Amino acid sequence: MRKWLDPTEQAAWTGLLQLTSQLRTELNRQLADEHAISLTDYEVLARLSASPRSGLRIRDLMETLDWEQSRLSHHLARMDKRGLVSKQECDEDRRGSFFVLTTIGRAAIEKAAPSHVAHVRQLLFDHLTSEQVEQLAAVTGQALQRLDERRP
Amino acid sequence: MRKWLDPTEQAAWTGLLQLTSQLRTELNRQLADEHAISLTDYEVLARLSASPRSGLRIRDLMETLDWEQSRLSHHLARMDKRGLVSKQECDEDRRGSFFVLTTIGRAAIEKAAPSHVAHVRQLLFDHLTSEQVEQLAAVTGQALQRLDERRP
DNA sequence: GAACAAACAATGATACGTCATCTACTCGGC
DNA sequence: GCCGAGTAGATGACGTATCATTGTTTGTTC
Repeated sequence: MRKWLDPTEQAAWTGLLQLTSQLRTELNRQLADEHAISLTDYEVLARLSASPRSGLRIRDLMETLDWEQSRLSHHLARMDKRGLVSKQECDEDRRGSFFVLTTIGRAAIEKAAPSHVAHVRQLLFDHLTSEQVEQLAAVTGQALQRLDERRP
Repeated sequence: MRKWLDPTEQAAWTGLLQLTSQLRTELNRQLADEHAISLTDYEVLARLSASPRSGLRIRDLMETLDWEQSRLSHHLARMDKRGLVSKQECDEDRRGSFFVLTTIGRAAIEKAAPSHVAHVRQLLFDHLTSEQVEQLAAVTGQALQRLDERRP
């Protein structure tokens, strides 16, 4: 068992962390400046808008976003306060809560999406070959699958 | 110009974000449970311990960590309060502050490092071929370089 | 050497994330 | 029907991240 990471592993590790961090920071700023929402707001709004009734239960959002329940609960409360989403009673299960896009929330995601995607391209994909994109998808997918297998 | 990401790009994008997020979460928990420090604490302590005098200026830490100045200032203040680092006057520049590892801080990083590295291996590198590690290093390195070139 | 712009860092306000805990509801067995 | 175990979500406390602003000190220009 080697003690520390070899240079390539080290480069991969810090590269992974730094790249993601820089991309998140940059995209956050862009969304905040141009659309007054955060990257996490965007992610929530995107899932809601892609869902059949423009709304989802916290439980379902938790899975697709892979967030902690508490984080989601707090975040949705803040988004509700800002008028982006609206909390509804959940018919099938009275414990549940069902969050739907408001008109404002829908307008926000529809306005933000094109420029957001453009930024993602401009910051990342425009600099990579399609082979590299495939490698990235394969490596991250495989690693995530292994991580999932560890879960009880 | 395509409007949204194609499936491979989408997989690469969400893979990148989710993988990093899950790794950070898991490593955070392990460090908190086993060594009562966070991943960000670890990163700071690691830079300090690798530096010549076991200490660095905020300015220098900012560059190697790629953090905002304010974040670093707040974080170092909290670490100081916990006794992990100690703030010193900076001789060369009276505006500056120079943070050094305390005995406690040094003990913490030395105790944490081996198990932390083991966890990084166990969570990520053990599941990848050396070719995949090289791809990851190459892709992230290239993307980061392009991002740097955009900066004023 | 005085004036002023730029660099270094600290601070307060606010938003965010996590943990532990709490309440309300559902479901399965009896 | 009732009870206990488990599930859904909310909440308070605390640590963390970002922004805007401020206080110093440095360096440059005249």
